[in-house]
Amino acid sequence: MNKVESAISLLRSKSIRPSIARIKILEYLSHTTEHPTVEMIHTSLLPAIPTLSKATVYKTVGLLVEAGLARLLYGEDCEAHYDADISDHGHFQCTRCGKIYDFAVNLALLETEGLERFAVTERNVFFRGACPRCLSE
Amino acid sequence: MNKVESAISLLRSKSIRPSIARIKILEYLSHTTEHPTVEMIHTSLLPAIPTLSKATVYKTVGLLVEAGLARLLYGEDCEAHYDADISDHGHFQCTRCGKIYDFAVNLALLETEGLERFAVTERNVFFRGACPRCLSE
DNA sequence: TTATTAGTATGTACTCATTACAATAATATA
DNA sequence: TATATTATTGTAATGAGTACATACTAATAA
Ligand SMILES: [Mn+2]
Ligand SMILES: [Mn+2]
Ligand SMILES: [Zn+2]
Ligand SMILES: [Zn+2]
Repeated sequence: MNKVESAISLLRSKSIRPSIARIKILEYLSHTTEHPTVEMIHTSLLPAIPTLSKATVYKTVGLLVEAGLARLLYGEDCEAHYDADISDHGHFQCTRCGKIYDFAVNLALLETEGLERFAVTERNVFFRGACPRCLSE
Repeated sequence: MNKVESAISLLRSKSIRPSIARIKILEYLSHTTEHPTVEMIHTSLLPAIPTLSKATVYKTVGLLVEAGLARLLYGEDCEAHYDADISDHGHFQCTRCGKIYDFAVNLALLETEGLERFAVTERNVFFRGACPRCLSE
């Protein structure tokens, strides 16, 4: 199964009609580690889909998050970043360059207390600091 | 040492001149579990300080965060929430009512991989889901 | 005390991400 | 085909946050 088919079947599995915009946006999210913003997604796809509007990007990423095909992160700048990697992993944002990095984290080992009567649907681990690249400058 | 003295000495310890606005804002943050936004802080303190402007609240909470006297959380709505409890603890935001709750978490047990060359200065654990109150409706 | 200065607070205008909405285009169904 | 439904677009509005110039306050010096 190639990239496009994979995106299409993912969308179909969530009963989302696989339009060009949706396929391309999901594909783009699936093949980047950048955790892009709406602005970045729009800019990146505009050459391929010249008619793509930001409104569509906003709507589509909202749809993907709601369907569980992507996750939403808020960075330092209070801008929404999107990530098609929905597996358990932590995020590190560099306070100097703003880049968001993935890291492995064992959430199963995390002991919490006080959430007995809560229905937890989403677990985020978000670290901040300086990345190696910025540290070496 | 009473509330006011405590806020004053906290500010002094960070070389921040304890003006009325700063004392009241820090005090308010220290005695609420609400994780208020700038809007909420401003509304709550306006009766006591009728001349308090939002610009001052923005500036002051920024100052407090920079000094390490408060922490900044981004909720679902991409609005900044402030918390004077700077001890290690996790946050849970209810996706229905928007309320942010504290919970105990043992961050020391959290195993991470891939951050060896990063300088981590801030660790956040952020969960989402439904709170007991919303679940019982 | 008054004058000078630095630090603090205020109001306003602005930026910009996000949302709302109505109009248009595309797609599915009959 | 015609008709209904869904998707996309452009634009206007919203609202959090920032920038900045002005006004105010408090500390220090003369
Ligand atoms: Mn990620
Ligand atoms: Mn808290
Ligand atoms: Zn960096
Ligand atoms: Zn709730």
